[in-house]
Amino acid sequence: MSADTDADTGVSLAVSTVIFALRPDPATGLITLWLPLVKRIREPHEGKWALPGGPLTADDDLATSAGRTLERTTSLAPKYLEQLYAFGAVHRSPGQERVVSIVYWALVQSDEAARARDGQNVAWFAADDLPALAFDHNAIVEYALWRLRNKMEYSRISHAFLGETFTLAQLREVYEAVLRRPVDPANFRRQMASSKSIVATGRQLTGTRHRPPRLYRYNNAVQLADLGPLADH
Amino acid sequence: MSADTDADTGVSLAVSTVIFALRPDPATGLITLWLPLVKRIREPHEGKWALPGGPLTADDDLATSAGRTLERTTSLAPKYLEQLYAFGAVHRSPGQERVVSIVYWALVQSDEAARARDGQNVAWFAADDLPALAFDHNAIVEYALWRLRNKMEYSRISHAFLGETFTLAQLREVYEAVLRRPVDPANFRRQMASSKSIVATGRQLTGTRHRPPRLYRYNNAVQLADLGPLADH
DNA sequence: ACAAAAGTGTTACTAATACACCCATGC
DNA sequence: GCATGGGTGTATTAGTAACACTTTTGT
Repeated sequence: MSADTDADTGVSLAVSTVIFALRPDPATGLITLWLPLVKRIREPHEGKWALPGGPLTADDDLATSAGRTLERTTSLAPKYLEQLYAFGAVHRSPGQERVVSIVYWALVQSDEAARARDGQNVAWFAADDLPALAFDHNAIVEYALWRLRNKMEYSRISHAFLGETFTLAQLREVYEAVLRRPVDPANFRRQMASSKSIVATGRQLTGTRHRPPRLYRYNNAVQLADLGPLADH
Repeated sequence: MSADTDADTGVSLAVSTVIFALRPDPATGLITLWLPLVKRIREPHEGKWALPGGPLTADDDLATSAGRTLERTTSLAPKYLEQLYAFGAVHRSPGQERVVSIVYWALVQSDEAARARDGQNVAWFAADDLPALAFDHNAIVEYALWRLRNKMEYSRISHAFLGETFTLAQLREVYEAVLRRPVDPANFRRQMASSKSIVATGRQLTGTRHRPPRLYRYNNAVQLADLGPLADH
C-alpha cells in the first residue's frame, strides 16, 4: 500500500454484481438460474448487455457498493452477497482507460425475483444461455456459476433462494435447479436433518394436491457459508 | 463498468502479496509457516511491518504485479500464486486517501526460502505469531492462513512447498506443518497414491540414517488447485 | 380406491481412521 | 543385532447412495 494515487496511472475502479435468482424457464417450465443484465447505452460495447455495476464511490465499502447496484437494477435486497473476484487484465476494456472490476455475486429470493419487472434497460437472462456480453462478462458469469455450484455442495446458501419457511421439496428443488441433476428425496431429507441447518416449524403446507408437507425454517445458529475470518464484515 | 476515472473519487489501487514458506522455528526446531514483511519507511504506520506490495502499475496484470512484488522482496519465484481478496473498507488506511488493496497469496519452495536472506527492510516472521502490523494486514494474513489451510485439505498445493522430487515423509511433513496436526503415514501414503497426484521416480533418497525412502515427483497431469474457469490465466 | 407426493427403513458401497505388523538400511 | 523410519495389511467406522416400502392427503 502506498500514498500514490491512480490518477497517475489512469486505472479506474468499478464494482459489478452477478445477481442470481431462480425462475421457471418460459420454454420448458423447469426452474433454472436467471440473472439481470443492463444494456450499455454508450461506448465501449454500446448496445451489448453487461453486468450491472458502476464506479466505486468514495464513501461506500465494496460490498455496500455491490448491494446498492443490486437495489438500483432489481429493486430487491440480496439474501446472500459475497465477493467473487477482482478482474484486472490490462486490455479487458477497449479504449485508453484501464478498468479494474471488483465483482460480487448475490442470491435473491425466488418469489421476490419473480415479481421484479424488467426495467428500461434491464432484462433477465437464463444464466446458462447468455448472449455475447460486453467486456469479459461472459467469463465472469461462468466463474460465478462455478462458484455458486461449488458452494451449493458444501454450504447452506440454498436457503438464500427461499423465504422464511419452506418445505423439503422446495429446498430440494433449489439444489436440483442449481446443480442440474436429480437429488434423492430420502437421502436429502437425512442430510438436511443431520446438518442441523433446518428446523421444523410444526406447521404444514396446506392446499397441495396430496399429502401436506411439513414446513421448515432456517436455523440461524448455522452460518449460510463459512467465510472464515472474513465473516466479521 | 464505466468510463469514469477514480481520479474523481480519489480511490487508489494497490496490490499486496502474502508470501508463505516453510522454515524450521529457531526456538523449537519444528517446521512452521513463515512470511516476509516489509518495514514501512513513511507515514502512515511508519516503522510498522506490512505486507509487501505497491501501487498497481498501468501495464501489469494483477497477478503479474503480485509476482513482481514477490520477486522484489524475496528474490524468489512463486511456485503457486492465487488471488486472495480485495480489501476496500473506506477507513482502512488512515489519512485523506482511500486505498483498495487487491491481495494475492503465494507459496515458495522451502529450500529456496531458506537461502533467502533478510534485506534492509525485509524480515521473515512466523505466520502464527505476528506483531501488530500496519493497516488491516493482520486480518489479511489471518484470512490467507485460513484459505491456505482449507485449500491444503482438498487440493494439491502442498507440492508447491517442495522441489522437483521428494519423499512421502517430506510431503507429509508439509501437511503436518501447515495443518499443525499429526498425519498417519500409512493412510497418507494411500491417499496420495489414490489421488494420482504423485508419481514414483524409481529412485531413492540415500544418505538417510535408515531405510532409504522412495523419491516421487508431482504428476503434472493433475492441477495444483481447481480454480474452475479461472484456470485459463 | 387410487394416484401422487411425503416420509421411513434397509442394504450396499466407499472413504476415512486407527493401528498392528513387516521391511530395509545405518550403526 | 538393534534401532528407526519406510512401507504394507487389515479391521472398524462413518458417510454416501440406491431403492424398496409405508404413510397421508386430494380427488
